[in-house]
Amino acid sequence: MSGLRARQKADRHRRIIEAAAALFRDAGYEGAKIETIAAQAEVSVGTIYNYYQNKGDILGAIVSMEVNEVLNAGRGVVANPPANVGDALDTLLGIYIEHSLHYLSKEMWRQAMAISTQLPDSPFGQAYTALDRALTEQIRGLIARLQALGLVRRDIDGPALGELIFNNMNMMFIEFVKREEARLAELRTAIRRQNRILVAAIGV
Amino acid sequence: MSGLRARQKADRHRRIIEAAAALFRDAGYEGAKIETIAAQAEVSVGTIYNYYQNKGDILGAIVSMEVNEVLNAGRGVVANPPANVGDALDTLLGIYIEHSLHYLSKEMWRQAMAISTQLPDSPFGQAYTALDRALTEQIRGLIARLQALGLVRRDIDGPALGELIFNNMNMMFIEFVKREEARLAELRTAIRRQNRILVAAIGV
DNA sequence: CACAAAAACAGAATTGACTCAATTTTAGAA
DNA sequence: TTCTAAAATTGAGTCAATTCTGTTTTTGTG
Repeated sequence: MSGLRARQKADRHRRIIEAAAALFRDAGYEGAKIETIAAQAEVSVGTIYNYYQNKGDILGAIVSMEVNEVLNAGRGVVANPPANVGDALDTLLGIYIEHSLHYLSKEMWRQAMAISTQLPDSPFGQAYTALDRALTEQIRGLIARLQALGLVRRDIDGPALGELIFNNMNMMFIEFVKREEARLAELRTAIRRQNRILVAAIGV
Repeated sequence: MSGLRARQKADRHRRIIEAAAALFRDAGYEGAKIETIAAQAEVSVGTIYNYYQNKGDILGAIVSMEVNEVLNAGRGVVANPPANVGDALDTLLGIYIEHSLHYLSKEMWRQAMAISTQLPDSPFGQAYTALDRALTEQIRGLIARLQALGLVRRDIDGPALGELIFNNMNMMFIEFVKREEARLAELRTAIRRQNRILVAAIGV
């Protein structure tokens, strides 16, 4: 039950993702027709639907790769945070934000977010929720680390704080991708300004 | 340039919205076909598109009504807030949350949110952003009021705080409508828990 | 190697949102 | 009242995602 069939399957998966990623970039998500993706990937339309439940799930696979890279990059910061609450937060969230447009355009993000709320139970919808949770957990991990290091008060509700910080960042990021002219630097500045309130409240 | 034509126009608007609202409720947003809405409203498909740019804008009109009611209800709290920071916030956000499922189902909210990120420049996309901003401003108004009453420290960055509180609530609400089994009471409790951190930090 | 069942594929058919050219209705002037 | 331009309506047609059904390929077995 492996061998040729499995190899072909993996290969087709790869070809579909590569074709879709290229087309989403060039023509935008809406502009990329399934028929075109199929042609580019040298499979039929039906086959694409055999591999992915719908167009959104193809985008979802691409988004997942990107977010996983971001999570990876974040691990380093949590393991070895700057010795200052404000900087520690800024560094971690900075990594998230700066990595966010590497492979995905704002339009792709908008579509991905839209689909994840529209179809929360589709494979991608669930995967996206899991990614959000993983990011939240990473921020919580940082808070816990800072508490252990004696940089954040022990009596602070760490999990609630982590979620609060993530939610705020995420919402700001949503606003950011909605405005094509918004710049990454502005986004970081705005988030830093909001977090300043928290930093003042939670430091020892 | 008024009289009959204007009357018919208003009447058709009303009929379309009523038909759509009923169908969205019964069959869900996706399940409600434009053709069916048209038949129910006794207009043709083309006429619907003469009144609304797309299906999302019809939903948008309904969402706007709901959010405007919420904003109205909130005004009373801002004018006369409970004399305690935690209660004041809880009362205002409580009003938002408790009113939220009056006319709209979770599915309708999901669709509305999805459309507003997917098409931020469509009439509804812009309207939705404006509503979010109005809610943020109302929360900021409450903060300012509490500062004026001496219940919140004057050196707190009020606007940033207001946005932080709104963003967190909004993100929690998004998660809430994504999970069909989530209850309003849980949502309120979770938000209260997060806001407790802020309340402790900003009180005089 | 031959064969039957299972898995995967192909692409034509379906479906539903949205468009557009033709037709009808209204407003206002003569 | 009659006529004409502007405004609005209509519904058949277009387009692209998704589904469906028949065909082909792969696998494991005798």
